[in-house]
Amino acid sequence: MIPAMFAGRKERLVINMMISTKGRYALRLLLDMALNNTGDPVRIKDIAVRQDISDKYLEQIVSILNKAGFVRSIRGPQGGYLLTKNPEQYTVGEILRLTEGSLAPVSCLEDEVNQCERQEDCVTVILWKKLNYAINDIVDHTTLADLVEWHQRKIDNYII
Amino acid sequence: MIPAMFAGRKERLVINMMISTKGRYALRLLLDMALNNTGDPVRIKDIAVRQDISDKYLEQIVSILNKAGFVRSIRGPQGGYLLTKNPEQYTVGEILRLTEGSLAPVSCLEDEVNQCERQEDCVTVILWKKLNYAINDIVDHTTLADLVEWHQRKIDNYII
DNA sequence: TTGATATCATATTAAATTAATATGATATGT
DNA sequence: ACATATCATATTAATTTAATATGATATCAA
Repeated sequence: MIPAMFAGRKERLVINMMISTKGRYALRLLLDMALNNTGDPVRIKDIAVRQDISDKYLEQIVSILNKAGFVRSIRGPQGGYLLTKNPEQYTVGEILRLTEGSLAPVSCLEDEVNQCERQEDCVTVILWKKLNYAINDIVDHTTLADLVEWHQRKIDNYII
Repeated sequence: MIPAMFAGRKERLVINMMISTKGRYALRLLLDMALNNTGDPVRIKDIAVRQDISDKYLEQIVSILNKAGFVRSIRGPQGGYLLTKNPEQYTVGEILRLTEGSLAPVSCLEDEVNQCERQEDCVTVILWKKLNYAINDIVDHTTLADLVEWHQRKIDNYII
């Protein structure tokens, strides 16, 4: 009997615009660093406890941020990580794009490699472009400083 | 030796807001039916050829649309599917939500079951709500008739 | 100089999802 | 009766996700 010929995938696997833990944890990690910024390096272990996230998983994520220059690392005891910029200089868009890979709702919007052959006929792409524009408009105009401010406002509301 | 204790996942798997083939094919299927509407039932086999999609996979997708009442089926020879509404009565939002399951960028926005315990501290949820609103605003104000119109305009541009 | 501490690096894993293919049953018009 | 189409469900390979596991490397402090 001829063995089953499965999974000859025509469509590339979707890159996933939905925000996964990687992107969400990256945001919370940087927000935590901004909120707990005393000038001294912040340890991953402390962030992990405060945010209730696996420290080993956070290490992987902070490694991405480090390589991209979003944070600076100091090794050894009393070491940890420091923000390299002011909170208002980090956009949510660049953080999410770095950790998520892409935010496009369909892969054909990402680059030329992913463009399909039906581009001429395709009208749904107009819809995807609209979604893409709206999503980017929000994430590129929201900064880490906004998250800090929202947090502060929330705390104030509890006190009042 | 104690067997490895892996994958005790705390975070629910992401429902995926990125548009997968299921949602994209559903849109193209309904658009194809709208464009090729002569009053006679449209066969899946013909749509599959025109859209270059596996007919068996399309059957699965049209089955969802059928159960939801978005199309009506006629069995046997000369059978096929018919739209049950006018194109302007189908929003892209309801089509995508039906086939994709959800369009929320994070699962905690979907329903009460998915809400996490850190809701009080969580400020990133403000960001997710903004994204959610923007996405819904677009998909709920785009109808199948819009896709038909965009298609027609594209065809006209080629002729002129 | 010797630890303790923290970052750095990579391998492994279970569960879930995706995008189909496979197989066949059922209804219906000619 | 028979071809044609929908209907229903099982199976599959590839990939992704969300971690855990293991250990190396750098550095401060005693």
